[in-house]
Parts: sequence; structure tokens; C-alpha cells
Amino acid sequence: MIILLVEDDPAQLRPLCIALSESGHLVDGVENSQDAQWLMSQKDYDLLILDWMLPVVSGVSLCQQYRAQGKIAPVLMLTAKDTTTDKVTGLDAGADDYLIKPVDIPELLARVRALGRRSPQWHGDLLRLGDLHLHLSTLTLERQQTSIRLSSREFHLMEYLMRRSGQVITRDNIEQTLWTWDTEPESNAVTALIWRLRQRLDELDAKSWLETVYGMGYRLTVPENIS
Amino acid sequence: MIILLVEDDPAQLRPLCIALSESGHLVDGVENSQDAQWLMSQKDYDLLILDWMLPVVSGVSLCQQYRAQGKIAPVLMLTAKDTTTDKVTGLDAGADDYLIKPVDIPELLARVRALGRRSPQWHGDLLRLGDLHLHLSTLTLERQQTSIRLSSREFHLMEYLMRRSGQVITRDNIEQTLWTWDTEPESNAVTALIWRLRQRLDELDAKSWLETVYGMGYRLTVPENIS
DNA sequence: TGGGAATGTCATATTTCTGTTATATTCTCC
DNA sequence: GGAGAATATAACAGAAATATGACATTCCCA
Repeated sequence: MIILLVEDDPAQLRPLCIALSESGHLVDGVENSQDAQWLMSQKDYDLLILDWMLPVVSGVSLCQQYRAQGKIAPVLMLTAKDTTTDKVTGLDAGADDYLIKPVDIPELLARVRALGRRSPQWHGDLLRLGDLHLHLSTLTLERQQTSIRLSSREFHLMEYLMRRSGQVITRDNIEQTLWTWDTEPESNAVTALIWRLRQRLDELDAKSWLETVYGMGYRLTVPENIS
Repeated sequence: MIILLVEDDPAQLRPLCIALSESGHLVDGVENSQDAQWLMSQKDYDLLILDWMLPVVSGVSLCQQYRAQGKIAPVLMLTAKDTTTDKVTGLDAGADDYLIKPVDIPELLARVRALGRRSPQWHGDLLRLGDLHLHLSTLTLERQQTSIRLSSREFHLMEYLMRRSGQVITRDNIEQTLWTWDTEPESNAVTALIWRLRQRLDELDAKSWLETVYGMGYRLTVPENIS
């Protein structure tokens, strides 16, 4: 998943970032709400993890702003204490889950998995779309007895597209989402990546699943003849 | 949609224009109320976005003038502060919605979507006319199992005509509306565009929907035999 | 540290879009 | 019915978007 993590204490931020990355997610970890606001509005995340207490703009406000933008990705709040009033406030702001600080990493990962499961196509360790299966832990894509390994980039793109299958995804969108803001590509990296993914899909006779919408972007869909 | 955006600060105008264009709208962004008045009276917009504070003629006055012309497109005001009296004044002037400056772009886009939804033919992501469906996010037009992609220009024209179905639309009207004043075509671009759209409609057996009213313009209607 | 995979970059095709020109057709009104 | 205007059709061409493939660099693991 593509995750935004906001936590003002670097000592806490770092290990969380590492843990999430190691579980196969793409994480943007930022320490202040200004950066968070910018990223929130620019990128298309699968999950937000917000510290409740943040200088300047609190996590609750961030969550409210995010929801005001009409975005629906789940939001997980990190609260210092377990008070009911906090919980209610957070719910009103549009949060989906809570975690008491200090954060227990395995529990965080469990919650993240649980929230990720809300994607309709999720089954166990894999994302499904038609008869395509994407195994999250092994980065393999399989269809009818054949399975192939994707590179990291290819995998993240595929996951991103699968979670949004049917929608048209802008090339800008992909660029902003798959590349961290400090490493944005300057040329046609996106085109090249799409091309590589297509070659992989071709190995599974699924090239037609990923179509170009000229002037708009790309779309991953299940062809008519597939269940 | 065809949108008129008036904001005297170029630094604010620019990003808004870009954001709206990227969401698939046609935007005329101007910096002063004189240009706005001219465009307002000439072109046929789907939405007006007016800054409250403008030199010479304020946004509120612009809104009043616009309404005095009997035009009904929704108006979204950008106000510096969130005061009730402003809100009342604006409502009296005929505004439909408000946004506090500085403008949060995603929120603006959400409001714009909401206002666009007021068109009677609006359903979810698509405009409907008879059994014709125009998908805004994919620029596809479909009818009875068949769907075809429109080019950007074709799409905007189709949207324009659908939102005004039954009315006769001048060729001048189309020219003024679909082309920004600084890029007006010098030849029969409009005719060519109409022709191309007709070819597309023909693929859906709907060529007869778009009729020529000789000496007047064009009109898109639902044929008798269709519900 | 070396080698291979992964990935960004460049140069070059290919496709699609769209304004233009040139020519044909249709319409209105006398 | 015919003149002249309005509209339609068809082909062309430059521009923009996307695809392709070769190449260079980076990254990671043995």
C-alpha cells in the first residue's frame, strides 16, 4: 500500500517507517503537518497514519481536511491516551481506527493489514482481479498456473492499479504516488514502467487488461470474456 | 464543464486554472472584472468562480450582474473571511456556494463537482440523455452495449450540447465557448468538430440526434422513438 | 567487490488529435 | 430553377501524446 505517516518525533517516526517499508509498503514519513497537508492533497494514498498531537495543525484537523477533500482512504490515529472523548472526536473527524502510544509495531502492522483488507479485491495475502492474483508477500503475479515475479516498482504499480481497477489513473498520479517527492523522475520513467508492466502482463496473456486512455492515463480492467 | 474563474492575484489564479483544467474542465481565468464582464455576457458558462474582493467591480456585483442577465449557472464565491454577513450578502446576490481563502485546491474541486451535479441530466459520473451515456471520467460515450472514446474536443462539445439538449446552439456560441478567446480558430474548425462528433454518433446509430438548424446552429435532441 | 537485475534516461518511432485548406453539397429565397 | 450563402465532406499536416528499444546508471546480493 501507499501510506502517509505523520509523526513529529523523529525517534518514533523512523522505526515505524522501516517496519512498514519492510512489510512491502511504500511509505512517506513526514514530521510536520505542513508537509502532510501538501502530500495529502497531492498524492493518492491507500492509508493515512496520523499522530493525534502535532504542532500547529493537529492530526484530527488533518483528518478533517482530508475528508473535506472527499477522499476515502482509511485513517488510523495514534493517540497518547485512551479516552472516550478523544475517540468520539476522532470518529467525528472521520478516523477509522486507533492505536495507543507508544506504538506496538506488530500491532500496528496488524491494524494496517486489517485496514488494507477493506479494498474489495482483497483475499488473504493476495489481491484479486478477475483471474489475476497478485501475491503481496512474494511480489508474484499469477494467472492460470503461470506465475511471474514482478520487480518492486512493477509490483507497486500493479497493486496501485488493482486497488483502483476500472478507474482511469493519470500518469501524473502514478508519478506522484510511486516516487517519493525527493526522487521524482525527469523523463519518461512512468511510460517505461508501464511498458515493462505490460511486457509482464503479456507473459500471462493479459496485455489487454491494461489499456491506455489517450490524453487521460491508464486503466486496468477485467476484459469482457473473463468472469 | 466550462468555467469562468475571476481572481485578481495571478499567483492564486494560475494554480487554480491548472487544477481545474487537469480535472477535465475548460477554464477561462481572468484577473479583472472588465474581462470578466465581457466574457460573462458573451460565453455560456456552466459555472462561475468569483473572488469576493476585486478592484473596481467586486465579485458580489459581478454575481448580481450575471443574475440580472437571467443566467442560471451556479456561482461559487471565494471569500477572505468567514463572516455571516458576507454569506448573507452573497446569497442575496445569487451565489450558490462559498469557499474561504486561501483556497484548498482539493476542496475546491470537490465543491465544483458538487455544483456540476446540479445539471438535471447528471447521474453519478455520467451525463444522460435518453439512452446515451457520457462518462466524464473516461471521455466515453455509450449506448446499448457499445461504447466509444471521444477526443477531448469532441467530449467537451458533447458535454456542452447535452447540458443544453433541446436548445439550439449557435455555431458562434460553440466557437466562443470551446475555444479560449486567445486561441480562436480562423476557419471552419467548428464545422469540422461537429462533423467528427457526428461520425462518432454514427458509430452508435445516433447520427440523427444531432440536427442542423439551418441558419441558426445545431441542436441535440432525443428522437421520438426513444424513451 | 563483482555481476546481474532493476530502473532511470535518451533517441527515435508510432499513434492520435485537431486546425486548416480545398472542394462538394444543401438550403433559402428571389 | 438558379444564385449565393451556409453547411458538409475529405484529405493533409503539424503538434502533442504515447510507445519502443537501446543504453547508462544504480542498487543489491552473493
